[in-house]
Amino acid sequence: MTGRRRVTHSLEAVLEEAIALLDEAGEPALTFRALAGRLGGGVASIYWYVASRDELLDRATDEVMGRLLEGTADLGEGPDPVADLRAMLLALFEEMRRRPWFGTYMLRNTGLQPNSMLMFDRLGQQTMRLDLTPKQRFHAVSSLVSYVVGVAADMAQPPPQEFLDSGLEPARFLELYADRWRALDPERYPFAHHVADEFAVHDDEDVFRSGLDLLLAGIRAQAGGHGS
Amino acid sequence: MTGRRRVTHSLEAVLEEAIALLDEAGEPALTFRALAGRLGGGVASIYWYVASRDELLDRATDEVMGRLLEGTADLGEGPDPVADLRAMLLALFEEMRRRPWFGTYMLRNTGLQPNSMLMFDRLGQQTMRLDLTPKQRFHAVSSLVSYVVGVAADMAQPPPQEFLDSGLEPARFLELYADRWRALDPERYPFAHHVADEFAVHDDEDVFRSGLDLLLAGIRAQAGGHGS
DNA sequence: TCGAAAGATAGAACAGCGTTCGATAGAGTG
DNA sequence: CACTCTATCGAACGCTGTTCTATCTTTCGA
Repeated sequence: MTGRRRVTHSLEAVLEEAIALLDEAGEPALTFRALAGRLGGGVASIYWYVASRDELLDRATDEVMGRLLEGTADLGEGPDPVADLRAMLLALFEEMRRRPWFGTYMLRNTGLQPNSMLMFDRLGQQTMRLDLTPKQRFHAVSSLVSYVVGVAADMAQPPPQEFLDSGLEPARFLELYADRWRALDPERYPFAHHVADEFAVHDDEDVFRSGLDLLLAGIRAQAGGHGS
Repeated sequence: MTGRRRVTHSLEAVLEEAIALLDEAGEPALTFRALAGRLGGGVASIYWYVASRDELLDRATDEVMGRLLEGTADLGEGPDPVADLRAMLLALFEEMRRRPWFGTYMLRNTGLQPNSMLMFDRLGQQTMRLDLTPKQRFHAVSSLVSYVVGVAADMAQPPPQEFLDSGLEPARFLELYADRWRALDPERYPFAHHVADEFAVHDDEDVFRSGLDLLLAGIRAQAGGHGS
């Protein structure tokens, strides 16, 4: 009848709380002490389930990737493999937007991430429905993944401190950033001036989709342009 | 005539030594204490030149980017803007291969990196020679940069510990990695099996070039396919 | 030539981090 | 009851970025 002096954990609970921590305050916020505090236990207990912080991050990202795979399990049976590829990668983008920390650690193929490997494979399976050589397929998927990761890294950048301080809404802050481009020397930075207006109103998803469609168009052309 | 009790530094010397440290042992090796040791002085002295570790990394990357810009200053005047774009991005890739730490911190547009902005602009200037809308140009450059960054993030991954321990040469280790793909369940990972042979002999630069050419082909098509 | 101010260096300490060690509580089993 | 195995946790270690404060060195005007 004496109240529990000790807390009991589980790998699931640890990952759950780790993901929550990452979602709330980003990757640097995931510390063993913060996590232990949330779990109501001691720091060293976490090491029973996980060998290091790196492994914790690996397992957390793979957990998220697993959920994403479940949520998009229906994709991959459409008539147009390129359209399926597009849908999968857009889902990946959406998740990265929801969880900026996810993108950065996604590609760490440490062997401890079976679900990341599975996502890679599912993308590849779509290219197997296209008239390409194995080499072309490998290059295509690698390029798509690299592109996604690059966008992810971009979006994972925390907003600068001045933004957090200003309390401005994102759109307004973007405008302010564009002004900074317009203030640059036009001789040295002609392109910055040329696209400042565009930059001021751009939408991340638009930009992502446009690059993605460039890649997919190239892949489709390689495959002989079958399909729409 | 009394020997100097104090060491004198300079921002140049600090960055020089920081870059050397990064080159030799990667990003985690850049600590204030290691840097101070190399400079033969105290830790706190570095803070006279740099406000934080982040700023140090920013300045180091920007320094490298500056040298890269100098080294490729001749690019941008060729007859084919797409070919110039390609050459610039290949130079960027080469630098990332030489300095894995460079890629990861390249895109941090913190405002403290004028040379990164200049590189961005020089890429954009090439698109201004193409028949595109400003929006298309902005998207094109953004996509290209994202792609480069994604590849960079991939290559910045340190080789796993087992590789360092094994003492195997890279090619042999790649083969060993491919074997691991081949050991996966063929039902679940058909693509991994399909491209395992390709993966075993792949060259990073090949893969990079192939994705890059997909993007550039798409951009050229948007511009109406002028040029070769 | 002096002295004050400015520029630059550095020792020591602080808080926080990942990680390890050793002790120990609790559950299951004979 | 005692023994064993799993799981938990307090305390410490070494490392990190960062700050505080003292002090040396140079500059420059009076």
